[in-house]
Amino acid sequence: MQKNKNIRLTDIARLANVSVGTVDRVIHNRGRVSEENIRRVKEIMEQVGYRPNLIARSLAVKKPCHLVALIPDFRPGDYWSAMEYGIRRAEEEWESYGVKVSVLTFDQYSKVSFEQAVSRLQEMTETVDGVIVGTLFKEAVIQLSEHLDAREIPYVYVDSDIEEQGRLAYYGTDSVAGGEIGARMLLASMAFQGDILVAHIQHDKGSMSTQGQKRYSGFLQYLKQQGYEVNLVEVDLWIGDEAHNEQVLDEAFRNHPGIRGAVTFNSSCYILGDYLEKRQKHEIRLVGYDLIDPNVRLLNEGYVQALIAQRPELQGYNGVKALSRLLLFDEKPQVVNLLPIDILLKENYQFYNRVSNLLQI
Amino acid sequence: MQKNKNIRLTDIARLANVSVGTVDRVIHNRGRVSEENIRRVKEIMEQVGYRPNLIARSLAVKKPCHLVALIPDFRPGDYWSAMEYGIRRAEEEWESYGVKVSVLTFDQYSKVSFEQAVSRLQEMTETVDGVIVGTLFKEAVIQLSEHLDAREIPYVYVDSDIEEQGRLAYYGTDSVAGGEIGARMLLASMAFQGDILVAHIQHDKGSMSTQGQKRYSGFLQYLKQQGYEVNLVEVDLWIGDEAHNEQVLDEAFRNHPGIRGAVTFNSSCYILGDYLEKRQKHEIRLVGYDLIDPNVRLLNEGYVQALIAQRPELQGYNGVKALSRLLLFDEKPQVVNLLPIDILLKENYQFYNRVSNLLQI
DNA sequence: CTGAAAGCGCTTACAG
DNA sequence: CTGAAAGCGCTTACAG
Repeated sequence: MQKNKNIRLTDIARLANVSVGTVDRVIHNRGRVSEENIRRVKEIMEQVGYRPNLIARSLAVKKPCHLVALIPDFRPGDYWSAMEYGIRRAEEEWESYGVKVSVLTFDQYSKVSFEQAVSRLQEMTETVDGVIVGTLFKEAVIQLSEHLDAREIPYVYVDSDIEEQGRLAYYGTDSVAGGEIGARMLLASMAFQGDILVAHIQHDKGSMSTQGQKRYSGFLQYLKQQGYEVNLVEVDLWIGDEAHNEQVLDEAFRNHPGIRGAVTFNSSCYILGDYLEKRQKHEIRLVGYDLIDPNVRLLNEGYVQALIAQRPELQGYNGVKALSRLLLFDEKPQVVNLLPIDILLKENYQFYNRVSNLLQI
Repeated sequence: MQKNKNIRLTDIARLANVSVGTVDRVIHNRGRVSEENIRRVKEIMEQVGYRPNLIARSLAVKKPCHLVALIPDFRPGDYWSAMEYGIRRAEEEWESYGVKVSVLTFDQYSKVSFEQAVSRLQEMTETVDGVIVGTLFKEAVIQLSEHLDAREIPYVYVDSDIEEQGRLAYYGTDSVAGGEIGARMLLASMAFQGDILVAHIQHDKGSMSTQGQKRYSGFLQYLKQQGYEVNLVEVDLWIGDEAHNEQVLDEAFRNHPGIRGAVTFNSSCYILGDYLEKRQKHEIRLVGYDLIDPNVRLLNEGYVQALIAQRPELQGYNGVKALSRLLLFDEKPQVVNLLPIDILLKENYQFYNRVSNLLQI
């Protein structure tokens, strides 16, 4: 009812006997104001508890805000598709503020492909005001970061953190803890009996993703901490090369009959799960990562005991939000943001999805 | 760069050869426009894919938006405190839009207290534009709902749903499923051996909360489905009356030496857990609900095996957001919104908190 | 039924 | 260093 319940910029201008322009300059430290006036305006803002109306601000500013997301290509229902979903949700919400997001994708198993995406980013004709980057290839991401630092373009990491870089923020899990929790669930379901098959699933042999490496170290750490003496049988599987995978797995299980558990450190645990199903190896306990369709099917049918899940949609959503708020309102987010590591079992997975994790209206 | 990249209301007014006033009337169905003009304006909006600028809209509207949240009183670290946290976070975000939230609390164990809070709500001098209500007392909530329906004040349910009411939306878990998952975790940790103590913790004897009742039915349903023949030992505990509780529990364990598991269907499983700790009953497996400080301590020390958690902060946050978007932008949310039911173990609880679940910047 | 004008609370040139 | 004025895209009386 009261008209001027909350004080406006105009009000404090009047109180300070200056123009709104001057107040604006003080608020944004644009300089060109006398010491005297700076002091007085600041004092009054303090006194009356002035809080700028961000709505009005953003309407007046109207600077375009073009973000680019550099993430692996995706198909419906997979991990990176959920990330994109979150990005698009945030884009919608910030559309009125002039936020626009371009998604540039690469092959998550190919460093070269990532570097090509970086080139595309650098060659964009539109100006780029902020970048969201999936940190699969550590070295290459660091190079990109340095490039962005030099141009003063803010960027956000998602998926896995790389410390000591100038990222505006990181949204994702503590990957090492993710590995520990995977180990915890696997050991519990194996009742601490038997050996473990560790499958590395990839294209470029030998180059595990940043996240995969950290999870593996967390996994080993937990085994050690529990004092669990175990034989780790490591195998390399290749996405899409079923014949190769079957051969490798057959051999592993033949040579190591003590294997009772299996794990893989990226989303593709369904490759192992499908194999177990095909060979009807019901005695092998399997734990994997991420809530993607083929994994969920295996969880539901009992070939996977537990899935350790992140919230990719929240990562993407918050990445866009953080950059938008920085660019539009000059608001800085907390830098390291560790999201929960969800434990999904047959009984509770159905309540987890991109919508429930990101309840936007 | 392009000035008129996105079309404004002004643009479509020009294209339709009418004034902005007319376009506005068409958009909001305010009437007083000729059929001919309605048709033409709509057609053009369609053609050019007009999307209103919500920022500008809300700046122009400036109608105050006063929400009231009716929730149990809370202390730092407990369940309803997280709910309030989410409410306040949303309030902050929507502050510039003129959204204000008053929180009215009541004693969660007293129906009378809830009814008193409802009276306070009805006697408020400020106009109330929307209500968020914690649905602990089903009958009383239904009465309140009818009152609000009659006054056309929109309302949102949190905590537990009551169907067939005119709620704008519900944010919370599927309480029945919550009970099933509790049963699943308890049976697994008991290795399907022994009897179960069911503790009803309350003040008003005999009046379990809506949520508690639903969880209990889900719990029983799971036992049945698993064909688990079990002795359920039911006891009534009273918050704050330690002497009474100890006596009741001592008696129950004495008379039923086969008890190997225990459960309670609200946040207060720490009452049971503290008892188990005091009596050093390490052989009893305990499963409870909600991530509140005393429960977490017991989880960490091994007296509680698992906590089934909801995301109260998200419920409160989304309640405010839904009402705000309805009142300001006339946007309706999905009605039933089932949030995930999180399984918290000693290994992953530390990544769950009001901040990580509600990553706002 | 319709339009012209003022205003929401900020920012942005521009003139001094 | 400072202020007056126009403008962001919409809504809201008001006059016809």
